[in-house]
Amino acid sequence: MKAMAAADFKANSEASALAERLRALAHPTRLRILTALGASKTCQCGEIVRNLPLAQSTVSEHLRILLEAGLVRGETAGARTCYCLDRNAVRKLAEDFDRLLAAIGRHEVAGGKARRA
Amino acid sequence: MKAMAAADFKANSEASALAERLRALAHPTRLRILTALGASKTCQCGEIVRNLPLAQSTVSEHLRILLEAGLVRGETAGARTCYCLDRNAVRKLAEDFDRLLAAIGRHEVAGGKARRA
DNA sequence: GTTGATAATCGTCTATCGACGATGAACGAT
DNA sequence: ATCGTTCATCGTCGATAGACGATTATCAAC
Repeated sequence: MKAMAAADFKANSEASALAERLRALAHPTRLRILTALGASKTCQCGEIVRNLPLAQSTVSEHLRILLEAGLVRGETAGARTCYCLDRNAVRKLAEDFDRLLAAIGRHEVAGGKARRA
Repeated sequence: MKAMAAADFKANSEASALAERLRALAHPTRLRILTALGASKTCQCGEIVRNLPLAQSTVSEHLRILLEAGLVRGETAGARTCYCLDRNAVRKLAEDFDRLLAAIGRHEVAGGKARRA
């Protein structure tokens, strides 16, 4: 698992990869969409649109961003598209994020593992 | 701990608060700065600047964003400012993030707790 | 084949981001 | 009192984000 924190400081690619996925999450609307997708069978895009004070095109755009971030999968069946959460991707993001925060805060928790890994 | 996911779908303020802090993290440079701050006694701004291919003003701006997000604290002593990680804030962010992801993915892990809380 | 519904895409507009150089403020050293 | 250092702030610039309406494509229903 990498080496030292000093090395992490130099490693740009790793930080970029994580930052990119975080950026997909860092928007209230997208957080709400993810929550909605995780909560129900609400795979329909229109259903999401109906629950948000946003235009259809705007929601579609947010869904595209979540798609490109790999957090959501979409199956287009005819005119309608069914979106669903990629739970593996969400879990992987959670793990990577935890690992980063553990690396950042590892001086407090003492050991080399920290939190949950 | 709130109520149902359907309620979360409606709750904008909560999503906004988390999204705001995530946005502070969602930049490769800021991730690197945080890593550097967590790794060493590198509280000096100039030290960070010297390790990044960016102008001093740019780094200062990133530090300001991290400050406003509450992830970093800065003590100005004379001409130089000593930045250090707010480890409590980092941990709190990690917890909130975990809680969100648990809420999103709770259908897979069965129960109502999930992950680690 | 029309019509209606759904959703992606396009073009546009504004606001914000990210980077920079220049400047200014605060301090230590001489 | 004057430098040199350190850092924040300001103004500028180009690029991107986010929202919207309009348009287009695909399909079901009729």
